[in-house]
Amino acid sequence: MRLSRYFLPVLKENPAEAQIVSHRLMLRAGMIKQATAGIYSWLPLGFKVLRRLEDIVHEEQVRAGHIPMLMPTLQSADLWRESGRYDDYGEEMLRIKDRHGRDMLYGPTNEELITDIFRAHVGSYKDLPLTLYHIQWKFRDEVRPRFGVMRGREFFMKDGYNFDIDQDAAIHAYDRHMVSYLRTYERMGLKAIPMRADSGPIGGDNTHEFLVLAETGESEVFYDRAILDLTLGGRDVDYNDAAQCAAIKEEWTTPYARTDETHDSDLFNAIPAERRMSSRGIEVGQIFYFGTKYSEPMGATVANAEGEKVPVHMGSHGIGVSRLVGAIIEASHDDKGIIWPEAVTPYKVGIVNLKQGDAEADAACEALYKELTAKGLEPLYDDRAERAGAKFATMDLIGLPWRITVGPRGLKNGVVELTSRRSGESEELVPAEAVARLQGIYAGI
RNA sequence: CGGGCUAUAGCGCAGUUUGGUAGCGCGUUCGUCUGGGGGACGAGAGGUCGCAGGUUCGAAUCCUGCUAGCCCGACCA
Repeated sequence: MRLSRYFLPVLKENPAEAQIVSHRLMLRAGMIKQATAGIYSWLPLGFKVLRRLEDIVHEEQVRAGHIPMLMPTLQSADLWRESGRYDDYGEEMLRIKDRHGRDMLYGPTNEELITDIFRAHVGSYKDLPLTLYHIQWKFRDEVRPRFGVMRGREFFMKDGYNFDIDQDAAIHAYDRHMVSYLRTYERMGLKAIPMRADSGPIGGDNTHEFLVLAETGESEVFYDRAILDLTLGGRDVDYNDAAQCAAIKEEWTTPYARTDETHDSDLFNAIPAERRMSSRGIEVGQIFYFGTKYSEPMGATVANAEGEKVPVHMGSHGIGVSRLVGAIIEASHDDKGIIWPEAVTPYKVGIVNLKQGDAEADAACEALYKELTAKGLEPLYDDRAERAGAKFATMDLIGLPWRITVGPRGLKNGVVELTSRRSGESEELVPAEAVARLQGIYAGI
């Protein structure tokens, strides 16, 4: 993309409405624009990141054997009356009437809808296990939306639902989600810690929240430092192997890690003092096993091997995709702007032409642009007639992890500069080497 | 929902106390110079002063009502 042809309304000054760093940076980098309290338009750059995260979530869900679908945003109140949650959910549910006066709602979650789909079409244990998920906009009418997309009213979320014949099978599904979520966050360049959680209004006993450590997090968290050293790395996971999934869950849930809701100071103080950590965290996902809480009242049953109808065991699992955009920025920025991890960056590399209009600089940039594009290293080429400082400032703000700087000075020696946004370190390379270097960097991502 | 605050050009703000028909910085447009970290000079464009009503010869400014947004708290993927 050529910046002169793009839509990137960056702001030089901090908007008054934004208090926390990710909100400020998303506004300044031209990623979002507030439509009304807690509701945002996603401008091209922000949309690109959002889509990128969505893609990663999809890939990891499919890898775990889960099946994508799409349910609507608007739902009929009838199903929610069946589950009993129409009254329980309270003011956070946005309730609407259609022209016939029928009660509708903008879905804050989809347990009822998915259960309705399940009971209509699945009748036998032979159809299990089944895990369906979708990534869709949700709405919760927060009393006080804030922090930009981190706590908006409208948000984009992956929610998945597993259906299993018994508790053991459902726990396997729970563990599978645990592992797939760990992989998902790791791919995004995030350290997200599973913490024992409170089940809240959704209900159920077995639940973990995934938290990204950040000063601006809404929850206070306590954990054993040992958990920070855990990594899935390139581990080959067989999601059908219940024992392997359980072992990984065990590995990640053995070190103490809890939010203030479930914190137990006796257990915490049993950890060696030097490993006792407390900080703040942003919740970016949660997994639940809730048994037959919905299947029983809503009659979602299957015939077991003996021919008896039994309610299915279910769980639900969510990843806050739009919130993750903010969380990643909270965890990865400096005073100049955002620093995108390679896996989620909107463009893989920025090209800065230091002297737009200079025949050699222009030609070198054009050649690089074509070459990078051909190699799938999607570049953002700043071809505006701006001065160097302005171009650097824009690149730093929007946070592309790599920058190639092209100017007459370097071109005299046939070189361009490849700079890491994170470390600030630069290297002078001939253009072909710079491209090769980037290919290497992005090869495994 | 309790408490506090704000609303003036695309963004950040001054002007409101003491009423006289709106200003600064950034951005933006044009031109010239410049060209390795938000450059300089010159010339422009851009505002129903959140909305409605009232007081007044006259309202951004005073009064009443409303709306929207922000902050703290409670709450929360």
